[in-house]
Amino acid sequence: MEENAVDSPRVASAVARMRACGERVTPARHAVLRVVDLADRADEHLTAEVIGARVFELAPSVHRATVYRTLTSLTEAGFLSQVHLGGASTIYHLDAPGAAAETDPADAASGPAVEGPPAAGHAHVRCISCGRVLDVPPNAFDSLAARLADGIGFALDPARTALLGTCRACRADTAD
Amino acid sequence: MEENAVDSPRVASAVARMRACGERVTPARHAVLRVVDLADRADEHLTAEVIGARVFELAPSVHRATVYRTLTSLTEAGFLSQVHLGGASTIYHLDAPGAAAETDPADAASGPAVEGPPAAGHAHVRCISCGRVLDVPPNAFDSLAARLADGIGFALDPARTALLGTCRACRADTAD
DNA sequence: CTGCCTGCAAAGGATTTGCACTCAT
DNA sequence: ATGAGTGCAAATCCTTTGCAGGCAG
Repeated sequence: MEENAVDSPRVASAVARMRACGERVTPARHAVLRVVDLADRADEHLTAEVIGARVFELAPSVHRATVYRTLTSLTEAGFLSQVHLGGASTIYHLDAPGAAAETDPADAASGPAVEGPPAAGHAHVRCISCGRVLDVPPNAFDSLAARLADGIGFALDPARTALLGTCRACRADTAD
Repeated sequence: MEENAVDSPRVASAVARMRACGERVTPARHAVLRVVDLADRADEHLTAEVIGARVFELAPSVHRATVYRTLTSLTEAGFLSQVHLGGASTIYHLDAPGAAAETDPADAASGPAVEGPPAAGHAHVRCISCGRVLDVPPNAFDSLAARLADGIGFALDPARTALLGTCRACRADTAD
């Protein structure tokens, strides 16, 4: 009864890892994974609310509340990651294998958590004007991260929050 | 009837500028300015909600709704600036003279709105672990800003949003 | 005096939660 | 079988808004 047939490799991988972790793979969770994966592929950045709406389209039997709970638990379990957009919204990404739980500092004993490269996950900036979210290669933050680490011992996590600014198009508009 | 006696220079300056702009200086607005200024001086970073609470302590006759409205209007008028913390909260700072309205692009006909230097306002980072908000000199973002401007034509505004990460103390804890 | 700002209270919308039930394992 | 995950609906949170009155200018 698994309609995995249409799953992208990413979703399939996430499902497999979930099972391996003892996380249950339910229709609701599956639907959430698919919606988020689809958005990722389309370079869309979806909020919990929108994910809820799409999941509802895809599987009307899945309740909104469940979507919220799923987003929370899958994020905590390391299968999704959330990015805070300046303002109020939070968007979700499907996490690639390899970089899992940073959420649970307790079991971090294997890898370089701070000095090492940010591994997976790109950063984002959002245009104040048009609201569009743009992807930024993580290494763009390297010098800033280094500076913060050096200066105040702060380990920056660039992938977690989007900075604000004005995109090229809107800049042209405003400049007039 | 002005109890300005205890006003810090910053508050006094803001009040003066407000009057000069034709903005009314009411007890409510005055209280908000004082609360925010006090927090600034104490390196505290207050959300609208907390500001509301403090204003209420200071002047119980001022209604919460008024605080929200005041924060909004004074921000738009350029006397306060808001910084989005990753998550959901927004904190407020008392703006120094010199840098005003970027919020209303419509009537921007007098000053350089986009190309100009970010002027006042430092940036922030917030610790995921302890929630503390740390100040960061704006120039720390310079190379990132340059990179974004150069690469995708994006005009970064580092002062508007706080990035997340882990502070030195919490890093020590986690590292164990 | 005029109109901006305020107080009040009620609306608003997104997210969360208690509970009993269902289904994945 | 067993409990994690779910559906439902109500509660909750912060914030916003309509309106009439008050005060700053």
